[in-house]
Amino acid sequence: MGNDALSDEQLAVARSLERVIAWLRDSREVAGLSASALSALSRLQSMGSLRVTELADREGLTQPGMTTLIHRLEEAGLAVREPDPTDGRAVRVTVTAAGIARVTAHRNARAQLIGARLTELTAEDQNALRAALPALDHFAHPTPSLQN
Amino acid sequence: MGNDALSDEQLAVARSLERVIAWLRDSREVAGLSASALSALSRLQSMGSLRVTELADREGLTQPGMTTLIHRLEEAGLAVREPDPTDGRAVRVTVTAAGIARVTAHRNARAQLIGARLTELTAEDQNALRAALPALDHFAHPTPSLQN
DNA sequence: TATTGTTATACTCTATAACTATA
DNA sequence: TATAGTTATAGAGTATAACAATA
Repeated sequence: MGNDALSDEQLAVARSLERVIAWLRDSREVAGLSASALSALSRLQSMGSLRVTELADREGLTQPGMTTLIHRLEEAGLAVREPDPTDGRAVRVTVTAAGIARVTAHRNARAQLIGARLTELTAEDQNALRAALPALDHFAHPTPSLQN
Repeated sequence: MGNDALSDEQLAVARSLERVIAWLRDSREVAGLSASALSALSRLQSMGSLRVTELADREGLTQPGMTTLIHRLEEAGLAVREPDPTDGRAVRVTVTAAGIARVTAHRNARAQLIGARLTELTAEDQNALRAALPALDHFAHPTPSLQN
């Protein structure tokens, strides 16, 4: 609780990350996928089919919110809903081939954007960035034990 | 154009940044400021008062979109509108003391969040991250010549 | 009765189109 | 007529509350 003092380093890292985010925000719609659609499709791709509630929990959406998102994905042909054979109440959601293609396109578009910037960096800065990737990854994976 | 091949490094950097963004997204509402409100207020703070169109252009919003955003900021007491003395059609927007305080609170809240993660890093990773800040900053400032 | 999912409804954010007032 | 800004309206995205179907 009482940890109020902020070091210059903390502020510098915070500012840097904020700026990078603001920049990447402009490339959000590169492949016509909203942030939540991209995230949900990516998860379905890596984890296979999931039930609506499972997906909602992992994506940090409510059940109705996820129902709506899935509806949009279905309309766009990026995901499909199927009844769960083991539980008459449940619905399993699966990403389609078109969905996988879209996610891949989006990732590549962003990587292109980032790649273009990378080539502008000095070799020294490129090395520094590479060396910092584990540190950056730590921000996304709070505690090194739990993942999903 | 033909630059289609993506190196492993580009993909790794892209993935890392995506993950950090997803993580920071959860801290968006820390001080009750939307991303665009935070951005607009920050700009007003650093550049002084601006006209609606200037602010809209710089923030990448349409004029009506900016009018609406300013209206919300005004209702919250974070910004004020005043007629431009030199042009009867124009309106100048200025951030209030409360607005500056809110932006500061938001920044500090995020820095706290980031600071907490920083303390979990090894000294080695902390050094690596510090060394990579110039490289990260480059992503936000495309060409080292133009800024705003 | 508890769980799974949907529908109904509302709120935030932002866009396009149409309008008003000043230059 | 051109420019600055607003109002009117619509759509995306997501929430809470109320409901239906199955366990």
